[in-house]
Amino acid sequence: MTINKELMKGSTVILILTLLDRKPMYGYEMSKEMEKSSSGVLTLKEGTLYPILHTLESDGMVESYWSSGEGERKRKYYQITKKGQGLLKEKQREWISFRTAVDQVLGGGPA
Amino acid sequence: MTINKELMKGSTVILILTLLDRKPMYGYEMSKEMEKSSSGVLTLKEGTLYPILHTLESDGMVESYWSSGEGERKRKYYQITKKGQGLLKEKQREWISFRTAVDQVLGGGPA
DNA sequence: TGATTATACCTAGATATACGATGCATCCAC
DNA sequence: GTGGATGCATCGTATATCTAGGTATAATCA
Repeated sequence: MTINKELMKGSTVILILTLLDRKPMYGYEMSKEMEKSSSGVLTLKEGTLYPILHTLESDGMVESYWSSGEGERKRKYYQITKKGQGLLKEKQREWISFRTAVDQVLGGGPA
Repeated sequence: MTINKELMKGSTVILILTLLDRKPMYGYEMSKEMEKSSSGVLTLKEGTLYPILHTLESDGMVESYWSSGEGERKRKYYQITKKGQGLLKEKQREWISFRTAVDQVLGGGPA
């Protein structure tokens, strides 16, 4: 089951920051992890992911470095910064507020 | 408090249909009611609302009629159709699924 | 009476965002 | 050595929403 993509808008950033708040990850990994973490409901396409990562990096929300493990294939890891954690907290509050409001309207019942 | 507008995308249709599922309403009324129903968190701008209503109408999800009360100002009322109620049910399921998935990712904790 | 405000409808253009398509390179299994 | 999975990335397109504006009527108040 895949969600109407429009619903995803506005929530991708918080989802990405949440993944990175657990541990540094590389893009491809994040894409797979998102699907796993959400039981296959949410997908994070690469065409969506990379532009957002680059924006977050230029805004100082995440930092990146290339992996240097010997014999390993090169991977670009992203990790969240202090500033990014602040943004995450803010977005978490926003999500709760939004979710609550929608549920409130949906559950309002006949007037 | 106003929500990041991007979060709204994808959920406006379900919110509009929900309001109309309670009773027929006119545009301006819906705009005000949305704010009230969500405790001021969600706003439904007219520039957003009317195009959506027109689309829903041409898709047979809602029907409209002009009010004819004597001495009353003219208002265009919208009411939900059977087909619209079907769409609403579908979108409700979708919302639950989406909300659950996001909460699941956010609440995942450190890996 | 005249001016201001709230109500009530609507459209056009700008903007934002996600996705599909695509490209390139590396690594592993057969 | 070929194919498929991995891994990074960009570009064009589609679509939803907002800002800003336009029109008109009713109510309120000086």
